[in-house]
Amino acid sequence: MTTTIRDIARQAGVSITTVSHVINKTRFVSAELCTRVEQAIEKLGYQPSFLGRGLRKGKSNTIGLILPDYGNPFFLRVARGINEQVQRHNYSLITCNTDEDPHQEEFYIKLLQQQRVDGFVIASTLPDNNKTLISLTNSHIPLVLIDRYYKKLQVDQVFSDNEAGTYRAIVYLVKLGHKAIGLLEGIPSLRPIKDRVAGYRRALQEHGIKENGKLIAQGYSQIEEGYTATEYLINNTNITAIFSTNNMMTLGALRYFKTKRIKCPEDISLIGFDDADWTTAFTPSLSVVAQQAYDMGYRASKVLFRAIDKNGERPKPLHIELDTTLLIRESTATVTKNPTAGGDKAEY
Amino acid sequence: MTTTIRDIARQAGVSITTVSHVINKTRFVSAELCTRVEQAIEKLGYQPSFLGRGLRKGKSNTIGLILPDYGNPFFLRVARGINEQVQRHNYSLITCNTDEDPHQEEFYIKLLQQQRVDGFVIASTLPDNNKTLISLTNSHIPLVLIDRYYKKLQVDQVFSDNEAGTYRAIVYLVKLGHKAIGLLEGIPSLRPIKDRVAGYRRALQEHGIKENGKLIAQGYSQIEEGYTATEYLINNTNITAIFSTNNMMTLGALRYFKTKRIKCPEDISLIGFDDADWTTAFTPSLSVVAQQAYDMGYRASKVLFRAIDKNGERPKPLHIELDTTLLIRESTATVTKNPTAGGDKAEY
DNA sequence: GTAGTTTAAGGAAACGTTTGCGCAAACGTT
DNA sequence: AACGTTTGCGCAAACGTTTCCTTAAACTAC
Repeated sequence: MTTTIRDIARQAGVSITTVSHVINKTRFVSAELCTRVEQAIEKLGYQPSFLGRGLRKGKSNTIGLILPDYGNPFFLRVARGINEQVQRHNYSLITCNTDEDPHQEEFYIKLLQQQRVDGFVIASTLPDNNKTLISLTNSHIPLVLIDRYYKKLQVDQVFSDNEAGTYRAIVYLVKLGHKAIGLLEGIPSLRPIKDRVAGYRRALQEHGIKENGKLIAQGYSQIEEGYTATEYLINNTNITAIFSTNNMMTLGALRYFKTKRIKCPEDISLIGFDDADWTTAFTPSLSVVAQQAYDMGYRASKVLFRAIDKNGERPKPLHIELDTTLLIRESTATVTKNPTAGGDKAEY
Repeated sequence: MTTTIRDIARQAGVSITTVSHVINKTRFVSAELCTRVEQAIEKLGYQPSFLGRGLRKGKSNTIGLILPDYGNPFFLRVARGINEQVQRHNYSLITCNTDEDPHQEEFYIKLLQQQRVDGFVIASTLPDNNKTLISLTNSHIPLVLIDRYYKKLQVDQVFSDNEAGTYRAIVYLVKLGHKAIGLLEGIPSLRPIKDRVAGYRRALQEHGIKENGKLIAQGYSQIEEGYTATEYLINNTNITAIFSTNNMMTLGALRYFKTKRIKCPEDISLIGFDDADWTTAFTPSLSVVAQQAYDMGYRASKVLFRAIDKNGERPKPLHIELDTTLLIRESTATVTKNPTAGGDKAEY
């Protein structure tokens, strides 16, 4: 069917050993045989099989990437960062999307194990006591966790400083005069969301603002959820600003603003998490806490290949925390008027 | 190292043949041996190697997806559609991003061939006389081309009716009273762009509007290019509407509008190609020609697996053309005033 | 000229599966 | 009781590589 190394050997009149060595430059072969082999390869259009090679060498030249939501541009940028390294190493990247479903994730982990990927990069939605995750951690195969930090796990990890990023953003809002700041909370079980909420809390606390649980509206990190959460906040509290912990929910908030003709930033200020292509095209352009998405992927894959290359050794796991930057654009302004929204009046 | 089928056989006290048959349910095995094998698998945490299996069966359980730009949400939706089928078949998907670079694409095709993928889905940026593409076409390995139609190639293809979709949009603008309609043209060598331009031309022609080449501004299908192309159109022509042939360029136009405080649709109407998450959150919400992105992927992968399953046979290639729908939202309005933009006044 | 050493290249095993073939035991038929 | 058929399972080859080991030839040194 497809041409194999044996065909090349026959065509070039050499042994398959020699062909292999020519291809991989793994030992000296005389100039003449070299050219004979190369010509044969060219003539027959031979492509070495990664299956055969992989079986023999015990590696597949493939790494597995598991993402929770590749509708989210953040993860796309991460993927780009990873891809840079992957391509440089002549590896292939298998990307899987779990839609934040733990079962999907376990399914994919198993699938990729069967594919004998040489390494994993995972933005996991699994809890830190998950059996599959732990056993993967303990297996010999290199693994880098990204975006979602697991304190307890002894694995390489790359993630953003979500707490500090959020803290800065909230402080900024406070300095603008906002006292009732709503929070769009994404999937609450996720570490980054927890940290962002923590940053929000700390900022309020340190600036003498009593926290009010009613100002925190949950949603499942999707557009629709952002919409309804915003609706809830605006109808039931007297907030003057909203901080969104998640890309997609930010879009939901904007959609709500638009539908109800709420002016941003005049009526409500808004800061989102994660930058995206459209944030500067919006009116108002969006103030956001930007993550180093590409870098997260890039550094994760660097670390991964380091682990792959030093096969066997197990240096101390790296925990890399990336800074975020607060990008002030047009969606944030000083408080101009007293809030007029109805509903529950909280005391501040 | 990792546990193999042999370990299971030993543990269960059976032959590896039996283990294999139990795993694949490929011939009858007595209940007792079945459970013994299953228990052994459970106990040792065995995962069959796709490398071994692939080598033996001559297939990798993997399909390759090559996309030109996965910063573009359109292709992401396509990928989701493909993924549905891939997962259902217990396959893995290797996704590659070429950034519209033909060399990258050839590189990836070769890489995936080495990976012995069982099928390709490609949104190609290669010309139809490209050697690699043609040889891939002629090889035995199933291939479905998407998004970009190649008349000459005898391969399964799934794509949108770009001409008709654009035609409808332009006619709609004309009916609103627009006569000077600018076009943001993406990469002009691409089939879909050509077809969209053709639809634009036909619409104008059929409605008695002389075409003016100056109203067509090219760009490389990225945001910045959309920005400068829009800038050009507005400074040098007296257009009252813009049709953008591309997602990313649409964002560029919006960014320009925003920067220069151009009101949409009052000053300029705008219709984009492809829908996206943010189109309805914008003010104004965006009128677009929407493609069936998910379906494109879904149907492409259906066709692909059909070809994979009927190994060998070569039925007549399918050319599936998907309808587009014109979504009228807020960014389009009737012409209210005479254009005031300066520069070159074209005659119509 | 002989023995030791280097050099260039080939033989064959191994990686982890699947599967055609074969075999012994159990069964059915007369 | 003899014979053919079915049933349940194992042996071993094969898939396409890489790599250890071997070998034959060509040197080198005396």
